[in-house]
Amino acid sequence: MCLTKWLNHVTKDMKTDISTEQKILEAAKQVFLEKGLDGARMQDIADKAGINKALLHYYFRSKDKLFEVIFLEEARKFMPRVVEIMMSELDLFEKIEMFVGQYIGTLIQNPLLANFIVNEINRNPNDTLKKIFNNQRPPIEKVEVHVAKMVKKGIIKPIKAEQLMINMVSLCAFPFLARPMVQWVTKKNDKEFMIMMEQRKKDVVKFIIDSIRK
Amino acid sequence: MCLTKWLNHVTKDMKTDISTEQKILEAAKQVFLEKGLDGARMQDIADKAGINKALLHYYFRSKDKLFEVIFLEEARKFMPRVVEIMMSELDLFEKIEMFVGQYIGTLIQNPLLANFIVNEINRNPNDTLKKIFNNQRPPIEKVEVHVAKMVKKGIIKPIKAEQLMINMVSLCAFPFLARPMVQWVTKKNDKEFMIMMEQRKKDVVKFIIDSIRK
DNA sequence: GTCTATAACTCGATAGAC
DNA sequence: GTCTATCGAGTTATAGAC
Repeated sequence: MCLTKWLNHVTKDMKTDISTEQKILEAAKQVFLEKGLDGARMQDIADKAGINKALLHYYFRSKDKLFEVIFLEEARKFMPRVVEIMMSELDLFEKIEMFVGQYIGTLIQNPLLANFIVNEINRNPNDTLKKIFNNQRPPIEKVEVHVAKMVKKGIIKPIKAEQLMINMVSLCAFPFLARPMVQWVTKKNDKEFMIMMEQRKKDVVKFIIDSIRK
Repeated sequence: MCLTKWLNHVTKDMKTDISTEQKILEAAKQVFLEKGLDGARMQDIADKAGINKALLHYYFRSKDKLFEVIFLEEARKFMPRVVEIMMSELDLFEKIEMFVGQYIGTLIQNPLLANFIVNEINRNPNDTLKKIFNNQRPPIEKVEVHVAKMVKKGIIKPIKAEQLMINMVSLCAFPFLARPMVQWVTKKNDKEFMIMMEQRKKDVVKFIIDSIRK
């Protein structure tokens, strides 16, 4: 086989390969995010990717394996990023603003992500948490020290760092976790909900800082 | 059949009947709360109740029907109760305290309840919400008026009622929804987590009131 | 790599004896 | 009412042709 042909061959194979694998990953992401591991059907994923079930197994061996690939991809481009902000050396109020903005912003882009992650963590807590964070528990002691300093300086009221962190995450994540209920009670359609969430970035920051500032 | 025999017959039947039905309901509640509708197996429920699968169908016809009985029972003894507090005529700060206490208190008694309800609402939003609230949307206008008055009187800072309500529910529910993650990050075992939640009743009330009070 | 066909299995549901 | 046995639908996974 001459060089040109060989190059063509490789290029074509790589192209097809990547393309099919990407199609599967994209389809699987959608289906798993919407239905969860139990609710998802390999047939649905195959249909959405425009291929047949057998190919799914050719590329990813089993449903569980495919799920794990999708899950870790999604969880790791979300959780570690916001944790990093929390552990950063920013000024506390700036930190809160960045954290909330990043957290809610990501969920506006991908509203099903919160449920996806929470459900998998509940289904299989230890393995999942270790895998997401590469077996390294976030060092919340850093935040504790940071908050304690601010308390001592008299800038904020006494509060436990762990409590502050739980409150921050709660205020960001919950509206998406319980989105249908929130929309039903507030009579908001999808578009109105997203506008409210966009506004909520500022509202939550203000709510938190109003609460802790002296 | 003489009267005595008939009475014995009825009594015995009713006793057995109630007992078995109760055993099924109790077992189903545990399994559904832990695994959800998709994850639960009729076999698991039968085993836990100490009977066989066929009897489950004899009493409740189908898995879906059994699930609906359990779900509505659990959801209705939780959601309408806390909504009622929210809509009551109490003083705003008292209302917040009662709401948070009741909400977190219930979840301490039944930590899986929040996930159970949220998952079912996400699986089938409209039907579920209508059934839980008997087709009557909670009249949040009452809270809006109430909050607006307090703002006008200068007792609290300007805030939208819908925002305040979302924040209240978020702060109460989220730690239970994401319980394994909260425990992992804070290094708390089950007992310590519950103690933190008990303490949290007061912490959340303070956090909210500190934020909105002028 | 991709397909069709089908094996292997899980699980909800039913039939029928007692 | 309760049981054993089994059916039948639906799903994951594999075999084998192209």
